[in-house]
Amino acid sequence: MDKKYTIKDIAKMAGVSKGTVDRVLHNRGKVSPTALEKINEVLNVIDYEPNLIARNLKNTKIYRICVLLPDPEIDPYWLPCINGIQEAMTEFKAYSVVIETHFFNPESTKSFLSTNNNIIKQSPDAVLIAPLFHKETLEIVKQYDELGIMVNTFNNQIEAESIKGFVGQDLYKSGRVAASLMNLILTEGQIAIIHIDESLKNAVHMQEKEKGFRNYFDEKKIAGFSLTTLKLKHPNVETKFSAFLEENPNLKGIFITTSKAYQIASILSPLTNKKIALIGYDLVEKNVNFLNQGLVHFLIHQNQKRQAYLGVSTLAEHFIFRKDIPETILLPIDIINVENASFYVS
Amino acid sequence: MDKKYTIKDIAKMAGVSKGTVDRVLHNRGKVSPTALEKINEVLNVIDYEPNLIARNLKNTKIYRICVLLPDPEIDPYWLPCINGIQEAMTEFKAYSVVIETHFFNPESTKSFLSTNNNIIKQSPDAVLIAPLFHKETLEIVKQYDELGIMVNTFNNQIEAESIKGFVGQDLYKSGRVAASLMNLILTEGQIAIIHIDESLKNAVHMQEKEKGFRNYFDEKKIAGFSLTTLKLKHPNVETKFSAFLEENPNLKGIFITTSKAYQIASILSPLTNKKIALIGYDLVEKNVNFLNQGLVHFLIHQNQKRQAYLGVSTLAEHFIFRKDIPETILLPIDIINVENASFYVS
DNA sequence: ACCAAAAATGTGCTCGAACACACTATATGA
DNA sequence: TCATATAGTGTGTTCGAGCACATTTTTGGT
Repeated sequence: MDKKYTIKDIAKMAGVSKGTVDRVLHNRGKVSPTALEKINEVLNVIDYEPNLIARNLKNTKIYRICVLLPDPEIDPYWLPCINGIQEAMTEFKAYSVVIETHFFNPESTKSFLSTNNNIIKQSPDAVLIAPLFHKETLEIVKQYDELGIMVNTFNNQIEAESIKGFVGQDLYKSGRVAASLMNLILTEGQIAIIHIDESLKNAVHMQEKEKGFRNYFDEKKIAGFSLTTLKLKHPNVETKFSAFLEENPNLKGIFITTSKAYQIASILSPLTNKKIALIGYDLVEKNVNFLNQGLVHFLIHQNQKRQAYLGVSTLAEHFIFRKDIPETILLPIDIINVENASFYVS
Repeated sequence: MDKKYTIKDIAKMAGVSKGTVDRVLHNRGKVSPTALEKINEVLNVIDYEPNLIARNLKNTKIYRICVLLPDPEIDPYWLPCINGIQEAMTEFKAYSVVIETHFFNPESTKSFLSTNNNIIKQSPDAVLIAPLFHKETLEIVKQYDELGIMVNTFNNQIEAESIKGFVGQDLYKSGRVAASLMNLILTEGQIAIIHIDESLKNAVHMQEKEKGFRNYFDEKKIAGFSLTTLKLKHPNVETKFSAFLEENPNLKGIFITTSKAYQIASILSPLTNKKIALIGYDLVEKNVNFLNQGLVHFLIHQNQKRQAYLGVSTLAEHFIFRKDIPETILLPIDIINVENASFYVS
């Protein structure tokens, strides 16, 4: 009995017109108690689900969703997001949803703010932002809120009242996953946690990963490990890291909290006498190359493509199908080694 | 310029009526060369995409998709499939697509065939089958072909002309993934490859995994490993495995090619003096329990939920949106340990 | 009891594709 | 030359929700 009931069916059953049924369904008022009761009686018996196709056919409003994304030309980490957004675009192009991507320079808060101003000029119905800069994000989120523009975030979690949803990963747990893998490769020795980031913009991001990583070893109470944290900034990565290597000749493992593992791997590459376990993040091309060469042992996949896809698709489905936007979507922490990498590169 | 053109727009531009445009778009004939040319001229200039919503609104045909699934009560391996199918059902209920699931006893070819007959009686437009039995599958696929019913498969790959699509995993590669993980836990020693399966129904399935597993060690040319294959059948699993353990006191690792790793784990559980690396398949509850206890080291996720979801959704989208059904969809081989398991259990 | 205002209800059109059907031209044969 | 095919066109209806607007009924005040 999964017959599809229409408003007309309900009207006939309740002995009223479809207009009245419509008013009841949408609480538009102007309905007598008698009619209300009759219609409710019918609604209680049958299981009415409005036909979403018909609803959207009439809808002439075009929903505009803007995505605020760091320029993938500057940081290729964001490249897969383009594919995810593209996928959402083709999926929703049948409906009246327009998705626009705006790039900003991930090293410049100014660029972040000015690109946001451009977006506001487009007066979108919703935005999906990669909130790299904490303070600035709070500012613009406030602005969007005042303009009644819905805000969804991904990649970074930022606490703000008016942010409707977040798509990302549990970074603390992903640090633990990295640690568990490291603990599998090594049974003891010195491990370095390296943060490589040109501008230290997403410091919280990396700290969460470090916390999780350290917590794993603390919890296990394994004696033989010692953990050291190292922060490297462009353009001193190579010199500082080489110095660190000399000072710590017994280094056994490295955990890189950003997608820049390839920078470390390329320095270690010529040092064939050293055997250092390397665990990093993200399937950017250079990382995968070193994974295939055996220099990088594991990569943790942050699934940016799907993050971006879900970020916009939840918004689109909110407008089209009136679905709720999930407050938090935590994607799985995919463990990648040389054997299964090919299935994840998009 | 992403203006949405309608048939009416085209008609106006070509100076004909929408009926004529419609005949051109659908090659229904009865169009003069003059009109054809005028319309084609317009079609070449603009980028017409029919509005899928409007198209589906009119479509009164109800598409029926039947899923042939092993009874999850008999083998809980299939339980997540129900969720995947459910997900597809809610996604497509707005459109006129009906999805029905039919269970068969995975230990009985008779049940497989008779359930198929029940499905044929429903005269569906397409079926998604888990083709556990090779010979029988070929038979019924032929039957479906003659009846013009589209066939999609998942879980097992079976070669047949008239099978439209397959969703699954590269089992050979998944064996390699398991081996790479085993090679990380162990540096040498004896490893057992165990096939546990009540009826040996999906022998090919397990052999592919074994091949990949062995190939990894062969390729690496690591001297210190010796691999043994063991086939266990209900109800002799415990006795035969215990005997095997006694005969092979130096066993260091076990790779279980089915979702029954928990059976081995529960036997090893009381033997606290033994330290054996365990790698198995699938996040069934009992496996995850042993993963959390530390007795199972890795599980490989076969993602049945998504397999089933994609199996039906590609069919549904074929009918609704006229999308092509991908010949093969290979899902990623997810590596699961105790740290990231919680993100995968559905 | 009557009228105006307000409340309640019903009707009809729209969205775009698809297709049935009605209609107009042109051609063919008697 | 007229009737009748037939090729070529255009018109109109349908799908279901949503909403504007027309219409009917009720209410309240004189």
